[in-house]
Amino acid sequence: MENHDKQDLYLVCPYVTAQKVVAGKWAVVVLHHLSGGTLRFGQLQRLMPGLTQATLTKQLRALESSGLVRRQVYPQVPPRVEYSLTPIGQAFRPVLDSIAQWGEKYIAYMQQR
Amino acid sequence: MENHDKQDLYLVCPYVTAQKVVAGKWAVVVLHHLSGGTLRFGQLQRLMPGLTQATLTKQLRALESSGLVRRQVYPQVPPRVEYSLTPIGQAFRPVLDSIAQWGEKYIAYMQQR
DNA sequence: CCGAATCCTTGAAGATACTG
DNA sequence: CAGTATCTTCAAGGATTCGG
Repeated sequence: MENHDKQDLYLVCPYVTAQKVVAGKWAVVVLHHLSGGTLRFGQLQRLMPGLTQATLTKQLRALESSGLVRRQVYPQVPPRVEYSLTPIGQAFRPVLDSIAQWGEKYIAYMQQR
Repeated sequence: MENHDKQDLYLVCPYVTAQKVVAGKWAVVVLHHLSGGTLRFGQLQRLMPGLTQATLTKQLRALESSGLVRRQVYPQVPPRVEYSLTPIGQAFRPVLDSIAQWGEKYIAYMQQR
């Protein structure tokens, strides 16, 4: 997910770019929760039962390296790590909102069949 | 991608729902192109060099079974197959728009570093 | 022209166990 | 508390070939 030559459309087509960033299965859910404000690792985990620590860590690292999430470590015992959205991560909120709206519509539409 | 029990959040959390529908690597790009109007298979393919026939077919079938895309076959020789957005597929346009806007922002942001 | 049918490779996702 | 470190699995993505 790091190496991009001229052949792929990363950093050319915005849809491809977004696809890559949000590719992770839990990416949008994480971004949604973080759009409500800074959260600790454990808080995020409790908000999303269904993924393991390892999976959540990987997803957060991916979002961090994409530049959407900031990871702040407080050198304490016990450890304390806080996650929050960067400015470009905050800019993703309109996408989250429209996804939520469409998702509701889609759920309703699917249930009435 | 068909079987959903109560344990996953499909048809519960709109973000998870959207994630599943748009999971395919080319899903949003296809939806984007179709949002401009009906297109034949070959036209779609020409718009997206970089994926093979087989891959495009699979992606289109996935979107069709999700209910976002309609597939219309004209029994001719040579064959003619047209793809278009269903109503719920049309409803996805706001998401596409916000994705495009954010994607542009992200690309600009990444290039200036 | 628009696929279907195979086979293959890759890597994301998760389960599990251990640690500063 | 917030991770690492492995191992396994499973299906998406793609290459290739064939067909109506």
